[in-house]
Amino acid sequence: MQYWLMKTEPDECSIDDFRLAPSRPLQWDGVRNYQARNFMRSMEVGDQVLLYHSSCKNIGVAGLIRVAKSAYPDPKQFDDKSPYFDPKSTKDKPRWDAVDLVFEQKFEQVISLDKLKGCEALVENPLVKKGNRLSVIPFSEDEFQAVLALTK
DNA sequence: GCCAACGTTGGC
DNA sequence: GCCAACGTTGGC
Repeated sequence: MQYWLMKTEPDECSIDDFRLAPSRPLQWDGVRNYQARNFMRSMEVGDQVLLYHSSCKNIGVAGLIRVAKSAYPDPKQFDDKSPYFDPKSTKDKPRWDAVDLVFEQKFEQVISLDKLKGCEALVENPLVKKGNRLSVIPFSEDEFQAVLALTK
């Protein structure tokens, strides 16, 4: 079992999109950063994922989702109508991967970035470091549990 | 809307 | 391989 945090702009995909389709996994595509992609490739079914809302009114961790399907080639890289189209990607050698994620839990309140920054267990985590742009971040179990504890 | 920080691209 | 230019991320 591994733990992760994934960022999303809630206008694009929010915890409510997952909550409103409780048993239907959603495809997480469009990741176009190699480090984030490599983390996605190491995800396993059942891994727990903290869902972080960025660039919005209420920034922070909004809920919990779970890996329902491990990495497979992101279909959008082949779709020349998609903003995520990558002309350099081929079916033989796809560059980018997607995973499927499914709803687990929506927190009663978003765990604010201020709270996360104040959390001792997270001081070394890239999430709270200035200038961090990584959209898929591995969490240790301790870090994960520390975030869950902030919901109480 | 601003802008610092970062990753990627491409010329050399 | 270097590095300037550029585009994007993301908090404020």
